[in-house]
Amino acid sequence: MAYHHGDLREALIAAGRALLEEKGLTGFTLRECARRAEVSHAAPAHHFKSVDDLLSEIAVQGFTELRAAMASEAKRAGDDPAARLVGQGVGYMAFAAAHPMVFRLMFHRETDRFETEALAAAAKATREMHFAAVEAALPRAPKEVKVRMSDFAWATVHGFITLLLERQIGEGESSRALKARGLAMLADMAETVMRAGGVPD
Amino acid sequence: MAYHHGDLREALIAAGRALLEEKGLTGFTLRECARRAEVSHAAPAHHFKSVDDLLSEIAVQGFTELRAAMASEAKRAGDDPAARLVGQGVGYMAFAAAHPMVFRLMFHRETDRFETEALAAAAKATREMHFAAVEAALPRAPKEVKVRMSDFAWATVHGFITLLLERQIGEGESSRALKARGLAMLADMAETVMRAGGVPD
DNA sequence: TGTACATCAGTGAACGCGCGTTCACTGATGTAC
DNA sequence: TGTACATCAGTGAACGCGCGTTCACTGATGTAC
Repeated sequence: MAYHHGDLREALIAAGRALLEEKGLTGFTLRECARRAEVSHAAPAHHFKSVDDLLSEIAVQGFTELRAAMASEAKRAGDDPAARLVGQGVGYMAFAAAHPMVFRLMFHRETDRFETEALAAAAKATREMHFAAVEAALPRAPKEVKVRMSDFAWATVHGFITLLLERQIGEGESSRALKARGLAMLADMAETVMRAGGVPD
Repeated sequence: MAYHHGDLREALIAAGRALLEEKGLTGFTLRECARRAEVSHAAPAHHFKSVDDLLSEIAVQGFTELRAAMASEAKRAGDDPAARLVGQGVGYMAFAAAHPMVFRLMFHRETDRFETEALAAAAKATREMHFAAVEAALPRAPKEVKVRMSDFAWATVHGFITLLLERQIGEGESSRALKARGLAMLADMAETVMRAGGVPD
């Protein structure tokens, strides 16, 4: 092993994500990240100002991956706006299921411990991506309806995957069955959204 | 002040809740709870086996209050099943908004740190209360549809209030406007649920 | 009502631990000429 | 291609801190008679 690590910064982020998934935020320490990256506990100081700085970076990276997952599934869904909305939801849930603790970290913002400009921007970009998909589905609806439907769609998806990951929903069901139910729920959601655009109100 | 506290157990729970709301789970310590209850740091040992034991008790108490809030608003809503479903949602959101960190704690279960039988039972009782309200709204629907609609309704409510508390939704809106939007969303949700009972499928 | 005694719920000192952060250091790397 | 030197990214020791938990203790409370 070289004296200089090569890319310790990325290695620490990877180690931090693994630690977070195993122990949660309460068990997250800089020293354990260093241990996992096989480096002295003082080394991280050259790359991150503090523990919170590392956590913030992990969350930013998480948002980037979340957007990629949403975009990828929306693309697979083709051109139909309703199908694309469902696709975004599928990508969202897939990311959350694959990285539940990072996902949770990303939406833990009340204590401003690790809030940074970059993190706020990453969250905002994700919100805007979702809103754009709703706008595409409701081109003629007034802004207020778009906002309402956008939040409704997001709440549905976010609530479902959150409750699933916290084991409040789907007790004793196979993951196959749960996926099917997730899709059914996304379809209900999309139907409600589309209806908001069809009715003159 | 008496040498014996009177009801230190309840005082520690109250202090713990306040601490949790201020500092979050990461900042939660038994010694700080003791300090806030104006008692030596060794005193809590006579009432709780460990920090996690206290946290578990706080979560159990939270579920009890959550059910009370849901029942109270459902009662106010009268006899119409759809209105009662909306009422439950109102109570749910009101509790979450009043005690955001306790609410979050209640749904943080992945690390089994403070999972106990009492806590599992408290969560289950809440789920059953919600499911009963959906059953009342869809008396003739097959079980599968009831489950699907129950989870859909819960996900909607849970997701909306969670995103609101994490400041992902409602940026710059007044709390009055947000309450109105929460109600509108509950109405959309109830409409979708009722439709599932009306259509033969 | 009084007394003896058991039990209970506190205290305060002490323990060992892992943490974040700082520091002087040193070996590796990159650059100017 | 060599050499001198600046910069960079690590090391390991040390610091002070607050934590959970344990312990012998003691004052308050409750009970038997």
